[in-house]
Amino acid sequence: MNISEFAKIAGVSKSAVSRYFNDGYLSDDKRELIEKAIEETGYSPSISAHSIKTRVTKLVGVIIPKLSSESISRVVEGISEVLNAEGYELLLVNTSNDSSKEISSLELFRNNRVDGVILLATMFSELHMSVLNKMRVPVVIAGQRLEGFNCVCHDDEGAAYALTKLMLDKGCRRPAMIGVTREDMAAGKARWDGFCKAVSEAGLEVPQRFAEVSKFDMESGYDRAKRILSRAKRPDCLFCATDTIAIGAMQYCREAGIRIPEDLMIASVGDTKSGRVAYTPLTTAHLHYKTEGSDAAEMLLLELKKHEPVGKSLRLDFEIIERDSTGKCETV
Amino acid sequence: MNISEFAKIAGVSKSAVSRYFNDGYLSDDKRELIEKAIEETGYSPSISAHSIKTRVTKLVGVIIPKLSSESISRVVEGISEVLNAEGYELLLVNTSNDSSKEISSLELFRNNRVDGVILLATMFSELHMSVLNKMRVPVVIAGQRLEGFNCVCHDDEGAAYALTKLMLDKGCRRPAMIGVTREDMAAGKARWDGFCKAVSEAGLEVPQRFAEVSKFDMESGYDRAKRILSRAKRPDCLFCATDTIAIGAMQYCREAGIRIPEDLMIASVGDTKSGRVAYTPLTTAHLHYKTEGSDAAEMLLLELKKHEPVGKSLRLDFEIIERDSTGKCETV
DNA sequence: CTGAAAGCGCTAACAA
DNA sequence: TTGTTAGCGCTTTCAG
Repeated sequence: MNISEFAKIAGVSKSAVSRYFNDGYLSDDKRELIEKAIEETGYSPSISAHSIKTRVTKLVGVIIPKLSSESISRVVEGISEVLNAEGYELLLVNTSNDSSKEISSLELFRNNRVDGVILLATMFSELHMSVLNKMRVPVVIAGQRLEGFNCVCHDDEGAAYALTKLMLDKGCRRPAMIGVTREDMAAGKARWDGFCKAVSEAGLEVPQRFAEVSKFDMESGYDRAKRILSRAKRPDCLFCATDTIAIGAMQYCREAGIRIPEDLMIASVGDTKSGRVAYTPLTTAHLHYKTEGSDAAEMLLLELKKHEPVGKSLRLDFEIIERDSTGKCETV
Repeated sequence: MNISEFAKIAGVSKSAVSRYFNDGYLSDDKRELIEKAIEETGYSPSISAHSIKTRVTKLVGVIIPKLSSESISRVVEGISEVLNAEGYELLLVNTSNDSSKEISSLELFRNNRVDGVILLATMFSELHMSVLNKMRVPVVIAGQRLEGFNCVCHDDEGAAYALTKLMLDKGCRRPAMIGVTREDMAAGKARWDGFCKAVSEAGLEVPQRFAEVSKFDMESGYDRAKRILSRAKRPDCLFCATDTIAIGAMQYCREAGIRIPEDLMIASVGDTKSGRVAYTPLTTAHLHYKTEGSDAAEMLLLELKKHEPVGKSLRLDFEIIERDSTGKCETV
């Protein structure tokens, strides 16, 4: 059923119907007539036809690297809550960590598919920059900082610093770290930087073999922990870039008979459910993922409404949560 | 830029451009001309305008009860993989367990917003049925069985039965269960049924106080476990409807000094990450969530292509995974 | 194989 | 306030 047909049924003109669904420049009688006809027919206007005229789709593209991640789910949850409240729907693209799909989605979104984009990126290449600069719809970047773009991110360096310092303050003297690739500026570089800062402030150094680069999964965490911990001279504390990596490392420790926190303290960033219920509950930095999502959405909304670039960068706080993996009381 | 403008730049007619992006009834020279012009201008046709004529949106609505759930993420991942490969995008709606939002999303999708819908439902009301019957686009229901609709679900009863039987076969004689509301036919009713079947086959009975209904979160699992376990006469095994509930229950046991599996065996359904790395690794039934998603997507694709209702119901298998929470060897 | 022209369902001047 | 009308960007006959 289209608007003409429906207008006929309702006994009003097309324009009246259009006005009913839009500005509402309408007398009460017509309004009633239309409402009654909607009840009967279940008519609802075609969004495509609407978009073609008004150029708004009421769709926001959300690009994520993967779905089955506690943190990412929370971010999307935050986005969805804010955007839905304003009548926007989410066009969700899961790139499965495939950078080229990230690019192609951005290109797809560039023109007319969506009103705006929220990009949960991991790494930025030249290509990213070039595509991002060509976008004709507003974009907000979440989880990473990128000069010149709207973004909301976490204090990754601060969290890593605080966690490392916490262990050093408890008397640890042989710190080790399992991080992720520095190409990821947030979970990678910033967390390495925070760790290094705490270590050098304590007047310590980290031997090459105490610094491993891992992937984002448990298995990789297990493997890197094995490399670091199976040698003669072991570290006395281990900072991991993510909870998942730390859980993998703890699995190794359990098998190898390394006691946590007695033989080795462990801390990491993320505050995931697994970390809370793990064999040894994990000391971690809680990042406000849901807030990341809702803030990003609000930023986008601002651009969408005011039509003036916001161009600001938001940095979210973190909270250190001490659990058994770093010892409950001051040791040594 | 629109098609006319672009056609002029390319030096061909509108129709040629249209054909290029569609059937491709086109000579090679024109094709080349158009390709070159695309390179230069980055032109891509408006999807809205396309939809208005062809009535296809290349969008599939995916309705989920919540996002931050390991199982649901995996389902959506499966959906996304299959659908993206066929050029469809996901319009994701998170209802936050709000049944009315489920209904309103279905209504939104009913007419023209999407080409098809995948519904990850939890409970079905009269209203659901009425809206579902009015849908004009194909619908697939995932995770639940609903007579007369395409669905793909799990063998919830079988999994619950197998898990319970496993514990009883190991000598347990006082079984207890923490389930969820029976209004949820899959995670609720079916799992209760499976549990009861195993229990009665063993010639046992379950006292009222050994059967608790919980919500879907850890806290609730903790609380229900406390109710069951803090009395004098305790059960010797506990079946939980979900891993999350079981984890909550294990937390209580840990605090209360109840040893698992020595004092109490625990098993549950889901095979989540937390269960694998928990204080006591959890015996569980692995459900093929990702397959659920991809199968649902393939079912939808079939309807979308053939335009003939599939109307079948798929039931997925499960796998029992024995871990420490039920003892590694045969006890008693 | 090609282009002109008539719509798809809707919105927004415009004149009433 | 209202209805008429000319498009929005695209597809798809139809006649060449």
